[in-house]
Amino acid sequence: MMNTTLKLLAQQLQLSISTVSRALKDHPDISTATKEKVHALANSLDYEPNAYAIQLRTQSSKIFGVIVPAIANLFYDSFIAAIEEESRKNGYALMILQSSNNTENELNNLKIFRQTRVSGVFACLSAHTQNLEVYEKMSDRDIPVVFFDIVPKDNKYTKVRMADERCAIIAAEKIIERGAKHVLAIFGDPALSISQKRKQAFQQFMEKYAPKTHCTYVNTHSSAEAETAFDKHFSKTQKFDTVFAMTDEILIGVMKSIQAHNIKVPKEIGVISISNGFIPNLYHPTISYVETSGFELGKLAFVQMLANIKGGKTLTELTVDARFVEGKSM
Amino acid sequence: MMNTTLKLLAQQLQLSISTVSRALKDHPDISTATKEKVHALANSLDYEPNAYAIQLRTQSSKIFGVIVPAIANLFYDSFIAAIEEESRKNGYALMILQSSNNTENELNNLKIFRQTRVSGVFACLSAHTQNLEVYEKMSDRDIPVVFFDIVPKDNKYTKVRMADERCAIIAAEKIIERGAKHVLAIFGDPALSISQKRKQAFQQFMEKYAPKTHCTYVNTHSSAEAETAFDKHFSKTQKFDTVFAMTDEILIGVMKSIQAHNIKVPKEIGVISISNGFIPNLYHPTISYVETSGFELGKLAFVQMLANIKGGKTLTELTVDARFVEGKSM
DNA sequence: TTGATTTTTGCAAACGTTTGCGGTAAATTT
DNA sequence: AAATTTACCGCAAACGTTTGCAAAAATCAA
Repeated sequence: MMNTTLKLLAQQLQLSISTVSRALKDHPDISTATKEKVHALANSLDYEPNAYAIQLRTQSSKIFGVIVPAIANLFYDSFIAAIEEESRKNGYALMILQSSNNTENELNNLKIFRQTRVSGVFACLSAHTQNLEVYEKMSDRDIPVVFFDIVPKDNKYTKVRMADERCAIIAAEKIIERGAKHVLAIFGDPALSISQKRKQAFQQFMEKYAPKTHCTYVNTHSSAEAETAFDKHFSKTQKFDTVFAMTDEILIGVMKSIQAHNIKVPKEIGVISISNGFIPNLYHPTISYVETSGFELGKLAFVQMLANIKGGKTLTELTVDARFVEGKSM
Repeated sequence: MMNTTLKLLAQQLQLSISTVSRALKDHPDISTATKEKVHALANSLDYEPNAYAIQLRTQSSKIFGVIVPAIANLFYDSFIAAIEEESRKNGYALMILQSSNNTENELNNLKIFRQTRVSGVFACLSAHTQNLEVYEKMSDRDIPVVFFDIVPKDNKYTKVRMADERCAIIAAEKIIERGAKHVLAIFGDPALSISQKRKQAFQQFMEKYAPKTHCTYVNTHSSAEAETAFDKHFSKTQKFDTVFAMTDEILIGVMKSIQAHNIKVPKEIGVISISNGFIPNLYHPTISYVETSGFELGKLAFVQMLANIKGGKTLTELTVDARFVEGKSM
């Protein structure tokens, strides 16, 4: 079935294409009478403007690109949910591509975005992406990029991220409040800046405010690794009274080991993690955690994007603060 | 900065636009020499075809639309991951919109898809969507629709879904194998056809092949409800030796209660669920489950979509089979 | 009535591609 | 040497919009 176009409407109404076009968007030049006629026919014929023709003519697409390492991730899910909501409100649609933490995919995705002439892109760097040339290329084409979560170090980019250090510090505070004596703190991939930041902040804080507390630091790359790490350290003579998990992944490993050994939480061991909240609430007792809300991050990223689009460049790094959510595990 | 276009390349090379266009796509009419020249310049100038112009000219967009109730859902995540992978391989991109189980959003999303002139849409109906007119509108515009997971009853649509009855039956088989005497079977929202199907299949199978086994059937609407339901039924004099959870949500509630009462799995109670596998593996011991792979469903949906695009209409309902994944909970 | 405004409409170019068709020059055949 | 084929290449229209500018129609002032 043919699509209704301006031309078709114009023919049926014995009007010019331009008049129809203007009538449809309430241009003051057009008389009320014709406007009504045009709208009526457009409705009855189910006219829908061809987005591609519009973009070709106006050079702007009303689509945002989003690059995430993985869609199947609770944190990014909530981030996406947030920008999706905002986008809809503002008449934009979203094109979501995943990099699978692979730099090559990341490049391909960016290419698609350029070809689609997206109005902007929200990008979370792949874990080991170093070369940011591609992103320069986007800026060259006047496509604003807002980095989120995993962001480049360079200050010339617009970025929003969680207050990583604050997260770790809040966790440390709570651990100190609890009067912990022996802490096992498990962090993620040591190559990632997020691991480094959190670990450094945590360690510094503990050393400064609770020098007597004995802390053991471990880095792991996966849930399974975290499980065995916890196993190993816990079974030694040296028992821990508190464990800190830097991510959901780590928490999952830790909890498996805890369940396996039927260790009582919080009596025998206190547990605290950094999370968006889904995983900690899967357990009984529920795990206390420092909340990092992908949702809020998304909202923040969106206002940055809009600012970028409207008022030229805004080169700032914004962080969304963290807060402690009390569970029953401490 | 100006975008490189065919025109620009043509000018610089003193060639016609058509020649450049053909050279770029290896048309046999063009000599190797010119092809090389064109490619060289195109590369150095970072030429990227304008997708909108192409779509306007060719009337095909190389974008698929996807409607899911929620992105933040493990099942849909894996579904999306699958079609994303296939799409990439086939030169398509994905536009993902969520309905939040709200019919109005669903309509809006469809509208965006029509405006974007997507090549096809993958749609999962909102829980209570009854009116399928909008989808007819898509077909009118020759945009194929492949329904997945939650699909319309009418047979004139193309649909792929899990073998819901089979899932339930496989679970029942395993429960019988275990020699269960008292089973608590918890299902989801009784208004949803998926709950009805699974429950009916389960019940019939149990009554036929293990009439002596005593089964208690419960419907719940949330994780919390499942938790209290399990609590209530378990604390009665009548103890259960096996519990069946129809969804991840239900399993989560059940497991919280199990942990709270420190019930030993599988010694005191056997646990089995239907899931895509993430949640069951969060626990120790890992939970046995009947796998419903969103990933496989995605793959299947994609071949259906391609078939639809290439060879006209294929009005079939395909189901992906389920399989049992052995955990340590039975 | 006539000229000057104001209101309403239409013309035509442009956005960047693709593609059928026609054209020229070189290569091949007779 | 003429006729035919082959290898390359360009012209121009079309896709559906938007928009500056000109033109026509209606209204007004004198």
